[in-house]
This record gives sequence, structure tokens and C-alpha cells, in this order.
Amino acid sequence: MSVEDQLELIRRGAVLVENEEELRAKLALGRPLRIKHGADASSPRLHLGHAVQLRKLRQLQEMGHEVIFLVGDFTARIGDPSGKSQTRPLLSAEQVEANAARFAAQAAKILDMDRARVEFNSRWLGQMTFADVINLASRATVARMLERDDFAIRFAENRPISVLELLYPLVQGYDSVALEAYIETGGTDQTFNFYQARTLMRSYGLEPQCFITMPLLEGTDGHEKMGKSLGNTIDLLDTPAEKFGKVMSLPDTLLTKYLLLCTDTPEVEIEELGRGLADGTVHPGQLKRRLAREIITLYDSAEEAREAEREFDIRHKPGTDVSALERVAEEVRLPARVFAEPMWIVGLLSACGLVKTNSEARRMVQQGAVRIDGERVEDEAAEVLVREGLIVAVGKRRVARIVREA
RNA sequence: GGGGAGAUUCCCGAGCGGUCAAAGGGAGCAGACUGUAAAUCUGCCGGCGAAGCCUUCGGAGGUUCGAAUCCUCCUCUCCCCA
Repeated sequence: MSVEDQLELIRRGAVLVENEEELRAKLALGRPLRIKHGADASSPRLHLGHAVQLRKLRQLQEMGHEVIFLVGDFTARIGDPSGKSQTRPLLSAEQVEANAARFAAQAAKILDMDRARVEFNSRWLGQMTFADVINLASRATVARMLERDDFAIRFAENRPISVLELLYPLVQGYDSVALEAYIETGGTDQTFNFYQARTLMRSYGLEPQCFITMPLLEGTDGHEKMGKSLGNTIDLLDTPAEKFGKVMSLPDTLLTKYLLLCTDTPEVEIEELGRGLADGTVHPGQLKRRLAREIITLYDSAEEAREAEREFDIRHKPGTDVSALERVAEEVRLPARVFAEPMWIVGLLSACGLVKTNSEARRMVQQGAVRIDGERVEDEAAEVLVREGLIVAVGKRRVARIVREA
């Protein structure tokens, strides 16, 4: 692939390529380039936000470059105090190891992991003496650190910034020094750290890395960046049905962004579709269905994508009958004794795991969310005769089919 | 080192010594509506088979018939001065 072709592919979806001239020169070397990417081993489930990053790496991998996942095991064991999650638990070496393995297993859905390398920053950070740390710290200033938005805002709002946090960009930058990275990729939230790395690399007499930042994908709420703590993720390990429903719940405004970042749809086609949405010739609902199918096809299969769409229609089309509900129900095993006599509706919902507490069960009944074999139950004192195959539904999304336990 | 401010339910935030399971907002959940799990409107939003009771307002003690509210000590955060 020619240098210009590579550059064009690299630019797809990217917010910033720093610095394009330098990158062109590196690509022109015509050999595999070391690419550093910080692996987020802290979250057990990768989501589409991670996928945006991983897909960019896959592109680079396909161009023949060498991807290195950097696991911040050293830093994870110290604990990351960044911003809101100050009580993030410190991880043991074993936990970090396990997380990294889980990350790699999921990343394999996107990348060729046989051709990727996993590194742990304890390898070099663990060797450093305090003198080395002071040497490192001497290469940066507080004023530069406070240029970072997050710090500037918190400083202005009198919110805490620990000294450790100021050290983090330096540590990350030093990782680039240690790896002698040619290119680093990451989210736009890493821009500051990436620039810091370039400065540090120069200071250590290395050629500064180029970097590519990708947008942070908004989650299912449509506003906030996708993240586990916000509960707005679409996970790679979500079932096809879950993926479909979650994609359908995205606001229409995110359609083209998702197509660009989460699918292989050609950019010219995305532009066309965007115009179609604007002038009304493209139906957003239909396009969203297509988006959902493509995403599921990518991570599961085309067949599962079709099945997920069918299930979605069963759940949401009006006049859904019991036999259809049956198809989307989760099996719930109940002990044989509850089949003997009528069971209190609230207890049944709890037993099926459809609600967390009896109070929640009562509320669901009161609000008309509960259906037994398709029949709405609105009396919270109701007794239900439990039988094999009974369909118990709470709202549209929680459906159980009773199975007698042997 | 000195002085000041603060810590409230998932998050932000209001709380007069009794009427506080604790205002309001956000998130979440449900119902209606919809191409959609979007938007909008409405309701719910600690737990208990619901009567009343139990646990909750940084931690530990104390005052009081009664404490999220008062006192003491402790932990943590922020500000000002040195």
C-alpha cells in the first residue's frame, strides 16, 4: 500500500493526526512501525468505544505495522486517582494479568492478536530509582501540566488534584520513551498526554512519536462518552439482541458517526446517507436497523444479526402474542414445590430474578408493567398458578419462561 | 504552623432539634405515545407479604423525651495566611 493510501486510511474518523509530515516520513521508511496503544485493562468488558480504537489499530496492522498493547500494570497497582473514580480499587499483579488476558481475548474479535504484542509498563517503571523519577520530573513544569483541560477546570473549581495525577502524563510519556514508539493511538482525551510524550521523547534524545486521536464515541444515552460507569455501553460481548436494542435506542443524530467509526461503510456512502437523512429520502429507522445489523455481523454473525432484528420486532411491534414472547424469553428454573399451589405475584417476580426486591415488584405491578402469559396483572396481591412454560414479563425487556427444576 | 469552609440517599444538591426515608435536579425504571429502548407527557424511584416497623445523612462518642440538624474527638477535602 502506498504511503498516501495509508495516510488516507489513517485519516478516516481521526480527529487529529500529529504530525502528518512526520508520519509521512515514517511511513516512507517502508518497514513495520511500532505502534503504542494503552490497553484499558481496567474494564472487564470491551465496548464499541474501545472498538473505535481497536479498529484503527486493525487498519494499521493490515498495513503491516506492529501493534503493542501497553498494559499499565505498574500504574494500576498504585491506583489511578483521576477525577471522579478516586476509590478505584488497587489491583494485584494476578488481577492485572487476568484483566489483560480478558482484554486480549475480546480484542481478538477485531485484531489479529497473533501479530500484536502485549507489554507491561512495570518492566521499566519497576526498575526506576527515585533519582530517575526526579530526573523525569525535571523535564516538565506545573504550568504545562495545568494546560490540560481536566486539570485546569478542577483547579479553577477548587477540586482536588493529587500530585500523583500530575505524574501520570509523565509516566505515560515515559512509556513511549521506553518503547521507542513511532506512533501512538488513543482517544481525544489522551491528546495532552500524547503531546507530553512527544516533548519527553525529544528531551530524551528520541525522535518524537506521531499520534492519531480518535473521537470518543457517545453512549446509548446519546450525550455522554461511552463508559462502564455511566452504564451507556454497547459491549462486544452483549448478546445480538442486546446490541440490536441498544443501537436502536441511539438518537438519530449519531447515525453517521456510528457508521463512520463502527462499520466499514465507505466514507462517500456515509456522506450520501447523511444527505439523505437531511432531506428525508433516507428513513432513520431503517438506517438504524442497518447499522445494528452491520455491527452485529461484525462481532457475531450475519445470521445472528437477522435473528436479533426479528426478536426486536417481536418485543416492540404492537399486538405481540404469547407465542412470540416465548421466543425472546430467558429460561428461568424454579424448584418443583412452587408448582404445587398458587404463588403470590410479587414473590414470583422475585423468584424469577426479574426484579431486585419485593418493593420493586410491587411497583412494577402497580404501574402495569407485569404480564403473565400476555395478560396484564395489576393487583399486587394476585396469586398465580405456576406451570411449566409460563411466560412472565416485566416491561418490554424482561421476559422469563418458567421451567420446572428436576 | 495559624485561621476559615465543607463531607447528605447512584450523582449533584436543599435541609428549621420533632411534621425527614429526608426538597429540587440528573441518572435509572415503568406507562402512554412513536419508525425507535429517541423526543415528549405521566408515574415510580431504601428495605420488609405494607400494618406498622427496620436501616440510612463521613467515623466514633456525647447532650436530649427526641439528632441529618447541638457538643467533643477523629478521618478526608477545599480556601486564605505563614
